[in-house]
Amino acid sequence: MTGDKHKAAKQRIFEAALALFARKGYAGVGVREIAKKANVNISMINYYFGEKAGILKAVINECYDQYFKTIKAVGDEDLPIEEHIRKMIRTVIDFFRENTELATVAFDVIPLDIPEVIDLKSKWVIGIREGMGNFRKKMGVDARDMLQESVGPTVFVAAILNHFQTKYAMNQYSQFKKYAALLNDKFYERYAEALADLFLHGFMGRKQPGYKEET
Amino acid sequence: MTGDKHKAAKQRIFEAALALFARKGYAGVGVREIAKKANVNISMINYYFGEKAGILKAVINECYDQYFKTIKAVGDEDLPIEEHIRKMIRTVIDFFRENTELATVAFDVIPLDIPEVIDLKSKWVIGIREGMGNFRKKMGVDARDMLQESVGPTVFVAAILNHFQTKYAMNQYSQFKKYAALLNDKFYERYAEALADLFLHGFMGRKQPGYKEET
Amino acid sequence: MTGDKHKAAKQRIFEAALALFARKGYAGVGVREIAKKANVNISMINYYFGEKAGILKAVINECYDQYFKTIKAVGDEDLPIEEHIRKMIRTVIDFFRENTELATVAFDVIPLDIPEVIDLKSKWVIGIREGMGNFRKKMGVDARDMLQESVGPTVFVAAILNHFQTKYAMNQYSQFKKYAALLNDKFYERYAEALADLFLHGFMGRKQPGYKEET
Amino acid sequence: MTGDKHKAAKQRIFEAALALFARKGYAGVGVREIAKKANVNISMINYYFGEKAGILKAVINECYDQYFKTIKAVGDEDLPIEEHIRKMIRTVIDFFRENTELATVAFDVIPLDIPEVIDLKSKWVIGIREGMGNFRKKMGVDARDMLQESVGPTVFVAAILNHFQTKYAMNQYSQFKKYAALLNDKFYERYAEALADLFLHGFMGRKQPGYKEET
DNA sequence: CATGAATGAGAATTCATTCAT
DNA sequence: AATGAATGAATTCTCATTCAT
Repeated sequence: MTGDKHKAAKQRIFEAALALFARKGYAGVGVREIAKKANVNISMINYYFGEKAGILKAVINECYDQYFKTIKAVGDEDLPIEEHIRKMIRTVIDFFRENTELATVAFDVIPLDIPEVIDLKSKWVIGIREGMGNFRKKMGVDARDMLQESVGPTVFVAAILNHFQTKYAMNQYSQFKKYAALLNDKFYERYAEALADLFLHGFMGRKQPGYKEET
Repeated sequence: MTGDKHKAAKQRIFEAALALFARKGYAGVGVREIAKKANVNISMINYYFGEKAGILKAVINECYDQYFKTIKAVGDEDLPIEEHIRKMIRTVIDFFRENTELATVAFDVIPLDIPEVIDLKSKWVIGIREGMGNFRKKMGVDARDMLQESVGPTVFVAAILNHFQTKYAMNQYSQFKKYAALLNDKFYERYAEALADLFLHGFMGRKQPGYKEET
Repeated sequence: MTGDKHKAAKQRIFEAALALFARKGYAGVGVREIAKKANVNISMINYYFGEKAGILKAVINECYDQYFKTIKAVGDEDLPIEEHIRKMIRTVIDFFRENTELATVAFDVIPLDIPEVIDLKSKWVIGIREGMGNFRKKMGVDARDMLQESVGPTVFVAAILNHFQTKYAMNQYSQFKKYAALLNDKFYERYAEALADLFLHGFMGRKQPGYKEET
Repeated sequence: MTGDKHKAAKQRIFEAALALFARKGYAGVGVREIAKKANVNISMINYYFGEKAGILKAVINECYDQYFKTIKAVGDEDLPIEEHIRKMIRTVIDFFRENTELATVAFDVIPLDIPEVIDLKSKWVIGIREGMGNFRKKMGVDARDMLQESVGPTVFVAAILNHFQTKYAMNQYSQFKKYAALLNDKFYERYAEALADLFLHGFMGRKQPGYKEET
């Protein structure tokens, strides 16, 4: 039985790189740093991933697969629209919560001009349109219409992504860690509810945000 | 009188770097590349900005000053809440529209771990809390409460930022430029209105997004 | 019976390396490239040849054995001098024709400073003096006398080597392949004759070079 | 007055690289080795030549310019054919003698498959056809006809190149240096004469090779 | 203000080889 | 006989920065 120490080198590289990319950005991380953190010889990176960008490709692909699989499953369900939106918001929150690094790296990198991953972008664009395909249709949003798109599901996805980026950044700094530590299951139940309320009924129609952390 | 061609070297460096940072990320750009684009000798960068990070600091400070000045001015106005929110959304949209590169670079870089820039972060955090200070108060949002914050003004700011990142990325690729080209004054009037509607009254209470570009 | 597909791994390595060395030079080829072309695992190279230079040694030795065996057999024959020279030229041409890669690699590498192969050089030098020993004697050429040597058999060997290097290079480039394709049996009959004429009776005394390829 | 020590760094790099390429072949030499021999910082190589292959390009171009300029000047002269050939042979010998390293490197590298210098090859091919254009015409040699070409001027050029390669290699090994040391002006006068005799009138018609070194 | 040479550390990648299986 | 993981040195090239002019 291979213990933690013997976790396949490839996997250790992947995880080390993921954490570093999330914290410093793809270009801000060197292969030596990754190798050191993963506790492997530098050459192993090229051995397993061909090139540095190979790790990034793996990250993007992994995120893509997880994200769209998750989204599509929910998007294809047959629910009353309000319930459907609530469930989608909960799902997206859960996804980002469980895959914070994967998602921040992938989402941050997509708009950048990194030649080695240029071809993965089209995969995303297509995925975005298809992944929430039925869901958007039900909401009456045409992804090709920038106006509809910009006030559609994109809004809550952007908000959620922003929340987790902030949270992740807070965790890097000791002075803020305490705040991030409060973000437990309970918090996310209420967050999902509050965000859904906001998205569905607007700021004027929302319930009072009466959540207080239990200390 | 110095024409466009003779724009001060410092300014040319700043603008070249800004464009490159926006496209490739801070760490993905080298000083040589900046110098080449700015059409100056490499040494000029250190002469004017001390070090590469000096340009980034200038970018962040410039964005900070512009953004919070703008936000604060609107945030301090005395308007009925709904009107106030509408105006804030319009203002943020205008700001991002006029300062897309400045804003994307600054906002993208803030959560990253870039030691040279670490001290500017507290400035931001404080600015965020103060800049929309009165405005948040009026909305009943306590920035220290992550839940309230996460379903407060942050939501539309994140959405707007996301919109302009997408737009900027589209402009990099010829196949998408045509879509970005449709985003004119008229579009942004309607976008501001639609986003405010969404934020104020929610998806269930919004007007139908019947906008079509005039071709 | 092992078919072409199952040709022994060692042989496949040898042939792959030979082709690559001929095209890119010894130092310009890596073991991975050889292993890939030979369709074997990299480790097999060290298994069979000990080190990369082991392949080169094998190449040189093989060429040496073939070349000097061939040359010596002809050199030792007892023929009238003119006929003897003609036969030698035909033989050298045939040898280079049948062993173009082997010969170009070995001949190209001999003057280079490659430590691993240094001891094979003396073998060559001795071979050169002995291989055409009787032949040179009959021609009145003392190999230790650089002048006699430089206007002796060396001349036609150099010319022939040059011809096949050129031909080999032509075959690498599609635009020239058509020329190389004309070099058939008939051509080489005439080439041997013309070169022998030139060497024996000189440019002023040669027959008119009226050869035209039969298309 | 800039002394030998201050010879421009670029020139020192060029010369160091040239000597090393001649001895070990292009691919067999590393940039560190060049930098060390040239007594410059490694980065200077890229600063001045862009990439390692940049030095090789410079070498090839320099050889090309020198060689074809020299050849063309002689080839265009109007002399009786025999005298013309003799002069050409003397010229080629002089050229190789004065530019042994430049020429061996360039001539050795041309047939190899080195992508970075692929475009310089066509320059050579054209140069070869034009450089001796008139000269070949006078000799009745059509460079496109491989037979004529292979028994034309190519023969003595190959022989001369071979002579200087051998000489250069001898100079690398102390045991042979003494032979190379005998190759003085006098030797080359006789060599040119003997080679011209051979090329013009053939081995059967040559004068007796009565040269003996004066010790 | 401006240049271009120079530096040394660091970038990513490839090298030939070894080893355990 | 064969595999593929692993190693560490060496590869070429780029980095941001400095300095003398």
